[in-house]
Amino acid sequence: MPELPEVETTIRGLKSIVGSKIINIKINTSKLRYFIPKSILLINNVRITKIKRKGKFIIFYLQNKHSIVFHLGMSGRLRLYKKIEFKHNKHDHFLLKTNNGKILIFNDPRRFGFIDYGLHKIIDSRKYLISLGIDALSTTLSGPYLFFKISKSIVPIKQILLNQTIIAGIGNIYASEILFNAKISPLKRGKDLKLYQCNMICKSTRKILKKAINSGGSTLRDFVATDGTLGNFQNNFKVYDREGKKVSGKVVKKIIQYGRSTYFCPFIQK
DNA sequence: AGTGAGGCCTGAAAGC
DNA sequence: TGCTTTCAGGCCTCAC
Repeated sequence: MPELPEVETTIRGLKSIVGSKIINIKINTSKLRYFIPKSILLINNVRITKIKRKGKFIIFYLQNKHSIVFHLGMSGRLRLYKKIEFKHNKHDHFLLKTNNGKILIFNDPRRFGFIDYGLHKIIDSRKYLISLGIDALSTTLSGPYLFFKISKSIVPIKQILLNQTIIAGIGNIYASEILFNAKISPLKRGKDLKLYQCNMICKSTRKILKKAINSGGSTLRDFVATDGTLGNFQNNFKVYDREGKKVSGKVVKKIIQYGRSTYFCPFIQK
């Protein structure tokens, strides 16, 4: 589910707890993708100073010099309830109460997501964060950067876009949509791309992701914002999940690359 | 070092 | 209808 636009939508929905204090934490399932550090239960009356996104990671910065990290995996979501409206659901693995009457829930049926906790400097040095490439929405993402990074790679560009150590935030859906927008074949190897094509990819990345954020993300199976509202961007997909349908009068094709589905239009994308 | 397959999980949808 | 199979938006580990 959650790629950059869905994570960004989630973050924006968490504004109301920035500045509030965490007064209680409960773990229902300690083993997600990894075990949740037990020390997180020691948090008591600690203020959340800011909430940020890095690639697909959500980071809570706390006043006690610690951070909480959420990764939503494939099926994870963060929901924010008013205390009086909260009722427990299946797969609610983690619960966080704030002093302004909110309850934050981490719900994840497949448990591919994870939650981490530790001192800022420990978290900042986690491999999953330090290995991240330039954020897909960063103004420093540029054609020359991408060109330099992939100029020797035999990996097809679709797979390169999924590599979080090169560009952080793109997932399987938006990779297809971005390449369609850039009119570049997902099969094209990194080393065969010209600089101008890398420029196009970066431009399309910004365009598609921003548009998706403005639509509240995409809801395929189960993405919802923190307040439960659905995303809309799936209605704007040009190729994703549209095998056999037409885009600009040409048929969309589905192929499997590295075990993941890729959608594209061979007539438009070269 | 770079590449590509396999595996972690559950649930919805498709197939029989 | 109900059981079985397939597939899913992520990413790490391991063999080559």
